[in-house]
Amino acid sequence: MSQQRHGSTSGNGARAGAVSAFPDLPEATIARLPEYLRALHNLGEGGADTISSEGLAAAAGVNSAKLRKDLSHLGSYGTRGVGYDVALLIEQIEYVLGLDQRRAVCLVGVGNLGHALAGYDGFASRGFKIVALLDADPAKVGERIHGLIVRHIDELPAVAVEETIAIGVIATPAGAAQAVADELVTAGVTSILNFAPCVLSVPANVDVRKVDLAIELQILSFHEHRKASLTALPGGRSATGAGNQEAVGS
Amino acid sequence: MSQQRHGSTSGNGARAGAVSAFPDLPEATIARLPEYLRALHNLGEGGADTISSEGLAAAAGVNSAKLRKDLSHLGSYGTRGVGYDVALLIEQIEYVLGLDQRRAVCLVGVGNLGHALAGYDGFASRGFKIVALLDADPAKVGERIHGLIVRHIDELPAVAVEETIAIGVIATPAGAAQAVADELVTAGVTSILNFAPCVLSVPANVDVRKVDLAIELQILSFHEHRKASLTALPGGRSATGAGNQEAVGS
DNA sequence: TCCTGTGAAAATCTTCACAGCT
DNA sequence: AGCTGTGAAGATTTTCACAGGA
Repeated sequence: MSQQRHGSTSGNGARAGAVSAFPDLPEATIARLPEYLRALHNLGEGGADTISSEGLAAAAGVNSAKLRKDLSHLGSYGTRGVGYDVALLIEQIEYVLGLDQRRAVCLVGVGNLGHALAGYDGFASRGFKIVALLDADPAKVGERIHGLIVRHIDELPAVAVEETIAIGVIATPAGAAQAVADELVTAGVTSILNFAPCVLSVPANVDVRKVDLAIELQILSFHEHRKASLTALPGGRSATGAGNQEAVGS
Repeated sequence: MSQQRHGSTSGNGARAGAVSAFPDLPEATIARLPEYLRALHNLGEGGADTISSEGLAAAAGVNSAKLRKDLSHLGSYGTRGVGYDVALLIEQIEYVLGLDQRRAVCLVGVGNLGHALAGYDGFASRGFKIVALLDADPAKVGERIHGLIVRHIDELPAVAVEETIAIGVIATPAGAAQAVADELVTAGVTSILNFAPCVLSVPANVDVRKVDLAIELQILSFHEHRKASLTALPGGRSATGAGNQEAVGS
């Protein structure tokens, strides 16, 4: 939600002769494309060649009007009366998301959470490769985790030269996160995924996304609190349906 | 973002004599309250008694108008000319989020990620206590992780009786997630945090939030892709400022 | 007939700008 | 003078509902 993209995005759009006619997608749409992509992969593995907006929307957990509007921003890849070609749509979304090239990820902070992220299958299986693990703790440097040797954070510039780092992941304690972010920026990294519970300040051309696990619990806590206060009111609120899903993403 | 809250929220608001005059907060505001709370705790530890909207906004990474509007929904807890009383505001936000009561969390799936979540400090330090670890794999049952013994998923109903589970966390592979969700719902859990990359279907009175780590990377990948296509255009886009932060949350 | 693509309406969220309290 | 609280304007997102192609 909170998104302060300033500068950068400015000119482009319908600029004549723009190098790649890059679609100017709404942020909300971008955040949903990965979900559509996952649903499409599932459907494709299930043997479907085409899928209606209704069917894909159900698989992705959104309503069909939203899905059609989202996809319409990519261009017309559906066939009226039939639906979308699964393989073609996968290709289009992967192109837009830049997943046609494998992106190198560098993970800083090999503590509790970092350790788990280093071994998380979901990254590799969806086009991301963790190419370096870094930590400031000398006791951790040299440790082998899921096939990678942990290196000292001071080697970040060297790592950045060896590999073209597309994304830096920060899984350090909050106190260290800003310093790590600064080093990543200096090393030329322009996309950061921050798991530390703090606000990072970075130059305007750097994108930061934040995942704070405790915040997610607190939001659920609010809804628990609200529901508890509602059940004190008349009317048994059981209800049926597909449920209240809220996906994370800005 | 995608939020299909239906039913439940319906009547309340200004209803005369409602049991708890529960504030009808915008979803976007709720998602930011935890961030304000974290910033307030930091400021409080730093010795501040009061803080201006400008100062708190900076600490939370939002602009001050948004912050004031958000807080105004809670009521008037600021003093014009002075700012907000840090301790009072903490108390108010914690009350609204339902954090004045410690909430029990049950974690299902003690694999790579679940293991890390079980030991994540950020939960305990912010009012959540993991009271049970469950897994379907007999090889994992009995294992001791961060002071808790892993129990078999079939014991979920028993666990739910022993402890009042406020929130269930699913950290299983995608294939198992729906079955686990069904069991949580049957056991009476009405809030679920889902780390499995799949859509869950649950009754309308159950809230689900989803965190998909790969999706976060894919969104960053999009922005990398976009930036790469923009640098092919004229104009060195360095710029300065506080950066492009996008926090996760619906 | 079925289903996409899309204007237009509705809902939600953000930002502005200033009245009014301390 | 300084800072909150808030109407009103603006931007974004969602939903509706239907024209029109397959």
